[in-house]
Amino acid sequence: MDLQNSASVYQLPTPDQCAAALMDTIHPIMQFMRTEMRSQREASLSVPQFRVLAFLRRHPESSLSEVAEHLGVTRATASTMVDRLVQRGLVDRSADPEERRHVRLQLTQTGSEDLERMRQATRQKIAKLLSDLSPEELGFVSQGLTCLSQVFQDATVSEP
Amino acid sequence: MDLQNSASVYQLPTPDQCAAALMDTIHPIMQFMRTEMRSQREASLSVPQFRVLAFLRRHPESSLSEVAEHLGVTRATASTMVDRLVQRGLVDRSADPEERRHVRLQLTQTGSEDLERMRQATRQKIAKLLSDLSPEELGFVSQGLTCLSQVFQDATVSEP
DNA sequence: CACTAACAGTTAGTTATACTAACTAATTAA
DNA sequence: TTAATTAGTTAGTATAACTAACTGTTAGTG
Repeated sequence: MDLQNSASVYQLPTPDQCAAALMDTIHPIMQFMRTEMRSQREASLSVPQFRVLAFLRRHPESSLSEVAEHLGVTRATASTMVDRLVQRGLVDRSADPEERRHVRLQLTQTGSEDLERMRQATRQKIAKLLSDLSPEELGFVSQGLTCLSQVFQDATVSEP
Repeated sequence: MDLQNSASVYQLPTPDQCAAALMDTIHPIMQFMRTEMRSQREASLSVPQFRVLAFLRRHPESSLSEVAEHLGVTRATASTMVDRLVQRGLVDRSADPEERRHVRLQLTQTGSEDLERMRQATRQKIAKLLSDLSPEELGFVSQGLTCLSQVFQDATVSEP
């Protein structure tokens, strides 16, 4: 088959082997991202904080519950996290006049800028590491990630 | 090229694109693993706890500093974490008679069993998700992970 | 219409992770 | 032998996460 030609001799992996590889590989990647985000001079963010801001960038005017659901945490946790971001001036929290139970969350100017700086800095650091790979290897990474992305999309939410 | 044949029409990605994909994809995966490990009936473990046990499985008789370095945390953090695992009866901590500054850490019987149960349960849950993929897709995942593993191996440790 | 359900958000209290700083004890180097 | 380095612990702080208990707000039902 083409697959074996294009990547030298290569034994097709079982789902179990892939799972094991994933469990081993994911930690150093997380570690790297965490360290990068924490080490930014100004605007150091934790990974969860980054995720809140990134979600609000893609979904402006979100409610707290929407943030909580996306992060996979309780509303209590999201509330506290958002509170810190509001205090740091990165997020604006206001009452929704339509549904007064809801709060409307959106990035402030600062929040938007800090997020973008962080996103680019982290992406570039990772990209620099990845530039050691050959074009073919980059292709594998890209396609592998696409598959994983599909598989894990809504995997966690499913169980009640 | 073979690459384009074997995966239909596919534009080669830049390192930057791969980095962006990685940043997006890694969170749902982590989420899933965290939820799985936390939801085990008996022997619920956090991800960091799991990593400590997994390291001690591969490196018995390790010192605290070795654990700390592998996890990428300070000795203070490692000390506290190990302390909890000792209290839970999963890890045995004893003085090293050779070097009396060191402590010798190793899994207890319970720790070893709990770890193995957790490893297999989590791996199977992930494998089940991955079994939706075609053999070719599994190949991409596997090879992509291999590349990422190489790249991120010692990426974090480097900076002083 | 009133009363109850359900929903959204917050607060309090607890546990775990992680940090720095300050400390003790042990080993190595000057 | 004193000084410096190394290993580990402890104290104090911040963040993240949970459950449980609470206040409002909206929707449903008799």
